[in-house]
Amino acid sequence: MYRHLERRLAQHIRDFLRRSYGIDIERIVIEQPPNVRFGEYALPLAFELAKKLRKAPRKIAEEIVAGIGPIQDFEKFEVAGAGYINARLNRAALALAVAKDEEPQSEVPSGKILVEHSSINPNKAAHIGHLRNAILGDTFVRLLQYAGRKVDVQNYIDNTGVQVADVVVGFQHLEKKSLSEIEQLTRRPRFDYYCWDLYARTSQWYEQSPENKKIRLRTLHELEQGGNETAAMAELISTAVLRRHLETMDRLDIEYDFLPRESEILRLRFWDAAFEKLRAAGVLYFETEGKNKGCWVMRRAGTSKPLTAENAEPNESAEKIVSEEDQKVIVRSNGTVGYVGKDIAYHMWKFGLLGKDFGYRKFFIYPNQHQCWISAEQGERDHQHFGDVAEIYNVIDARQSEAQNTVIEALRGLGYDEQADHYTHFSYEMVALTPRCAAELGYELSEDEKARSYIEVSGRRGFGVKADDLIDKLIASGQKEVDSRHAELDDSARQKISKQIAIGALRYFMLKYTKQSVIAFDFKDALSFEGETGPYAQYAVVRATNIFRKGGIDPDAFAKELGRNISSDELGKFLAGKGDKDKDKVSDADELWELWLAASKTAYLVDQCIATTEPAYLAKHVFQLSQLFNAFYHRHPILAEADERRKKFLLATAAVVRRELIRALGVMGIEVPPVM
RNA sequence: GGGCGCGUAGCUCAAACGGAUAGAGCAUCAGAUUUCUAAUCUGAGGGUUGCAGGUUCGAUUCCUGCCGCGCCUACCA
Repeated sequence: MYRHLERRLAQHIRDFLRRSYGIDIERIVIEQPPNVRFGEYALPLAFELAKKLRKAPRKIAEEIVAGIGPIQDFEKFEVAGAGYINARLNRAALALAVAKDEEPQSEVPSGKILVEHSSINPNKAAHIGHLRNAILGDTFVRLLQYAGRKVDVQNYIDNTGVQVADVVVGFQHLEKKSLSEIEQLTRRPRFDYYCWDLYARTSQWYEQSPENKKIRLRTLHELEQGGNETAAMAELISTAVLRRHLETMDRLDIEYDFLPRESEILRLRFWDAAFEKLRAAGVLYFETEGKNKGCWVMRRAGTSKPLTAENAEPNESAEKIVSEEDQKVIVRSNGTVGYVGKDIAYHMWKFGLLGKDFGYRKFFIYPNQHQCWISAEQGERDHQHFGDVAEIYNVIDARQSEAQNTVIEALRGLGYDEQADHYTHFSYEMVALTPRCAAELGYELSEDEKARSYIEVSGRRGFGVKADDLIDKLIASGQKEVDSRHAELDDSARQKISKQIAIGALRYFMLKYTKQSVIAFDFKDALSFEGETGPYAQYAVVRATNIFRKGGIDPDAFAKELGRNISSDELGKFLAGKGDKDKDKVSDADELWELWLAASKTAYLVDQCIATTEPAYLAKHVFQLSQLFNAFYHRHPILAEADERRKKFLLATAAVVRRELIRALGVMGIEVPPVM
């Protein structure tokens, strides 16, 4: 509702300005006052107009307030400070709409969105960095779906790179395993853990002698060639590890629709199709001199444009102007294509611009019967089709932003500006370990590393916290709490609750930091169930649920019927501020109003998260709402309330907050246990 | 060297578009429960927002310079 009223206000102001001043302002800035005493919306409009109209801001604000006229569901407008215009809502009207759960639909663009996230190399266990990626990505998918968008979820699998070759080398040369022995090992419960250690050991082994490094190169060639035992091993290992990753993510309720693999991008020759177009468009050109001699190169993204309509010298060509270090090699002098090239082709496919498609094969069925597909050279006849989308979001950490920008530049170079504009690199910072955490895990640190505030994880060193280990720890620690509080419940019920709490804690933890902040991981913070955590919010809901359970009332139905139980006038009285006296003090009614107002903001927050690709706003909102509720809960013993009318009002307050908390937590992928 | 980002309380982080008194959690200290279970609540202390300028009615936010830190900058993927 809050969002809807804000739009109504903006539209009205726009019309008013045009009518009264002949001024057109496309974007009316509307802020939220720091305190409900100032009203629900604040407009710094007069400051902006002061220059144009050559009048004092305060004077303009007074004029606007005097002339603006009534707006439905708004009570009044006031001038505050040096020229703010504060808008006050009709509290009862908003409360009634919130209680009835009326949220006017906004227009939803019809195009399909592709969100790609996770993309874990299938050569070792997933770690906490991958958890951040998957949780951000999955939450963003839920945000889009909540807003009514159609979304395909993809997880890109790089199954042909050196990392996979490294594990194959480990099995062949360090472990001396045969194909069938490896096949046995893949059936073990945590095969990805086995690979984690082996990958780290193999990386060390390379350092021991140049001979070993030669083996690595030879293996990589065999892998690229295909049709041999090495390639078969790689296929076996990467597929087994991939299955493990899907299981790990499924523990967090994260699912995928399609798994495109690099092996198919290679074998179906996506690059060949892309190459022709890139060359024809002049995006790609052949370098004949210098260190990149013999390569097909592109101008590096972010470097100043050498040739544009304005500055182009007619007789000069692009390659003369781009300096060596501004070149990005796309095709090596030996004719093989690098990773960025494959990515360009892949993204042309995403937008339906390549003229080629994957084969599709069924791969994994989730316990809820959701089908996950995988790419194949020769797919099944009946299959779902992916790609051809209107917008894409790639959840990839900030370290890859240059590569991402290069892909976008390539699309622009091909003339696909529309698509380039709808290509979003959903960039986030990495998860690193605090030195204390690294020491706890038994890693040897240099003096240099000990002094830092965080240390980057490294799969190559086997340095990091594995995703499943963290989830296990969280569940165990949740279980301890649940066992001590709910001895009356049976084992399976307690286990289920422990799991919900663990996932709530983990997902909230990964979402509460803003994207650009490096998470310095520490078990103490991650395992906390108190303060600004997921369980704190879950607990607020459980408390609300308990009230209704004890009272024998269905909370959602109760909220919807509020209008029949309490008149609008009465509701207004319960929510009315004290007016002019006690201006400095927040009244009891104001505090209740704050709760209702916060509860009305779910759709508003979802929009904001999508527009800024920042799920942390929703996490903050959930925490704030929980905090307000817990204070409310403590202050008002609802079931003991003697005044029947007031009791109904307080019950409705709890019901509405509970409903919105469950909703917002759901968007974050967090379930709420029945008891805690 | 170049590109991107960061620097806010003891620690970990907030502060959308420049706005009203820079806020939370943790930790520390002091309190609260015969009640809808305290995974909770109330309160206290803790800040020259890295430094110096500039733009503005107004700067944690924008611009410039400096200091410190991280990431990227491969014919690896």
